[in-house]
Amino acid sequence: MPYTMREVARRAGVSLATVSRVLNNTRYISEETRARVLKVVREFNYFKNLHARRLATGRSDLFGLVVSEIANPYFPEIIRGYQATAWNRGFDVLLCNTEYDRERIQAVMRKLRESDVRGAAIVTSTVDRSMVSELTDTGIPVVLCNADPAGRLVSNICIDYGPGIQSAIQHVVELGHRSAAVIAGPGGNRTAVTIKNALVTGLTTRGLKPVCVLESNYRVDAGASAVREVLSGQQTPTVLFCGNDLIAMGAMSALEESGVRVPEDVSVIGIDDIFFAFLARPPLTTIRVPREQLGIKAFEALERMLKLKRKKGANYTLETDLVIRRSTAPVRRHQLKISS
Amino acid sequence: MPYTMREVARRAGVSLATVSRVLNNTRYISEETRARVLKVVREFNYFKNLHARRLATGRSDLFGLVVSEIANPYFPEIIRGYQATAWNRGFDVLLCNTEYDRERIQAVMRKLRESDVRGAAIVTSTVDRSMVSELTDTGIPVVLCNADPAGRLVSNICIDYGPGIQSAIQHVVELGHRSAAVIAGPGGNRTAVTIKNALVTGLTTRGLKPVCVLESNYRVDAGASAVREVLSGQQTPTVLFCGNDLIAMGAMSALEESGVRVPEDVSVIGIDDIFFAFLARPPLTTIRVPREQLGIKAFEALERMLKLKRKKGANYTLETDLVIRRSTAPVRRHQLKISS
DNA sequence: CGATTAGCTGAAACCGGTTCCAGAAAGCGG
DNA sequence: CCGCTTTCTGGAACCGGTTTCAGCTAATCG
Repeated sequence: MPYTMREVARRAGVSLATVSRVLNNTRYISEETRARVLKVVREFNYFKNLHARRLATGRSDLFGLVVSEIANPYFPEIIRGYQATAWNRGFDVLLCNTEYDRERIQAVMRKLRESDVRGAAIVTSTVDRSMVSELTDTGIPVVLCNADPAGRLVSNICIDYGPGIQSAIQHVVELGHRSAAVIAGPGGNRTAVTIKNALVTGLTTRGLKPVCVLESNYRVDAGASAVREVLSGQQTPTVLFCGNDLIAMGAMSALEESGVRVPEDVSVIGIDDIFFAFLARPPLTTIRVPREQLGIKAFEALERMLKLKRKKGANYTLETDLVIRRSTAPVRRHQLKISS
Repeated sequence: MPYTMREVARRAGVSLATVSRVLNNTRYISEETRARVLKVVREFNYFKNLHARRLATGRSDLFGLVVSEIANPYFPEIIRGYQATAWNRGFDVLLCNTEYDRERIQAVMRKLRESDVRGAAIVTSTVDRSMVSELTDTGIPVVLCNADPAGRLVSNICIDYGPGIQSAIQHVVELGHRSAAVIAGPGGNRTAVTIKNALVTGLTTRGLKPVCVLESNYRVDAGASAVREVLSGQQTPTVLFCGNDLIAMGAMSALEESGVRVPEDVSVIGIDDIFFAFLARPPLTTIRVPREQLGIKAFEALERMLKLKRKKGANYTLETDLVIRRSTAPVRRHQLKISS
């Protein structure tokens, strides 16, 4: 039972409206009244009720952020970038996770609408265009990732994997590799498919047509089991491109357990450059995605749409680059023999 | 400009109150009316405004969760446990991060009050008892970690590091280690101090009095620099106890870079069992803290306090245990010689 | 058959703020 | 000294729901 504005007003001997004006720094308040009100506010340790405020103003100072799973190390930097930018501008963030579940996505969209968010950034590919119409239909601007094209009320932040992938391929070519394999992310995932295609065509045009292309989910254990499949194939590749760092780390574990050394026998390259990539053994060579930047840009994209009369969305691009660590090395001289 | 309840009512030819009752499943609504209202609701794709609802009911269906930093891998599982439990009960969670900043903590406390949360779990040691009085003074129940004793409106979840530490010491004794060092967390942190003391006294009573006890922040790089200090000491230990897994992983990197092999030359033990512990090279032996459980328990503790008339808090305990992986091994035979 | 009760619905007060509008007091130019 | 503007304050409507209270109809009971 906190104090209400009414009580503050009564105690300070002024009207409700005056208190509101003092607290919001609206013009036309005498220094004396202001002081008297503020004194009572401090005395009561009074704060405005956010819900009442939101209802009264009709604006919610809330922005939504949708990720698939908090425990996934891809997201923390995005969240931080987004949240920090929002706080700086005086806004709050409503964080939602889909848990990769369809029903849950529905629930999240509803939650965002109910909460009357001003806009929402959806940085997981588990949500596609069709699912956000519930938001845009109500006039809530949305920003997605890797989901061209932009349109009314929907902006798009495109991560351009091209530069990173080109550098990576260049890198392994220079190391003398002639035989590659790809363990991509799940086939149902927009971003994963984009990456896979970029990887395969990139490798092919450089004469490194992959000896095998696998799909996997984004979990570590999946990376491991995919590796076993790769190793059981006809040709064992000398370099392994993985759809993300988690797969790569799982792959490295599995390789090591099979007696294959990284990078002496097989080089491994990941994507994302998650926090733990540099702590992996060996430290992982990976294609860096500027995720904190992504969070910041996502928020700014929403702000921009809100300012525009026509609410027209835009396309933004984020460049990737290659971070060379120690999971890649010159190709080994002799054919790998697996001990089993 | 979403539809309001008023418009739904008008369209369905019923009163405002009736719509509310249909949507809340209150008694005394004829099937026919209910159907008519629901039809309009679907047609309009209508949802209640959460802020209005919260204001009207005076209850906020919101619970706060305060962590220090989202990017810290200690927290994800806690968040997930807490959030999942809250969702299951029909509640929302407001996630706040302190960023280790004093002013920011103030701001967070204020935010929690303004948002009228029903309760708040504070799972970072950067916030101490005195800072939560702002919440408890307003009648908001709070649960803390490792901050005895409980009291009115404040419960406490105590992580009992004892069992885990005992097992860990037992483990290294069995491996033949006779010389240990400790790299603890920051001296200003309740939990870090608790752990350090438990570690030092535990080791001492087993005749393994640490040759050196360092403090460090919880970051990876700090673990690395602490290691250099350990190595430069008179006696180099054969086993290294670290205040958390991040320190341990930083330490392992630094050790390897100095040409010291883990676990052949030095064994390393962490605390927490974060997600990446098993992916470290070598996989990290660590004292597991049941963090998802912690999140769940924290929420339940709040629920319990809210039910009680006297709002009396309680103490809860969470046990730890040892997870043996490959960063610990029998003590080496010969004195380690550092190549530098 | 009249009175009571159960089932259903609407009017209106209320939650805690914001903001429009009007009015009072003070300052100023003519 | 009058009228106009500027500065300051209060009253009241409003945001979008929930909930109390009362009223009306049809069913049940004595």
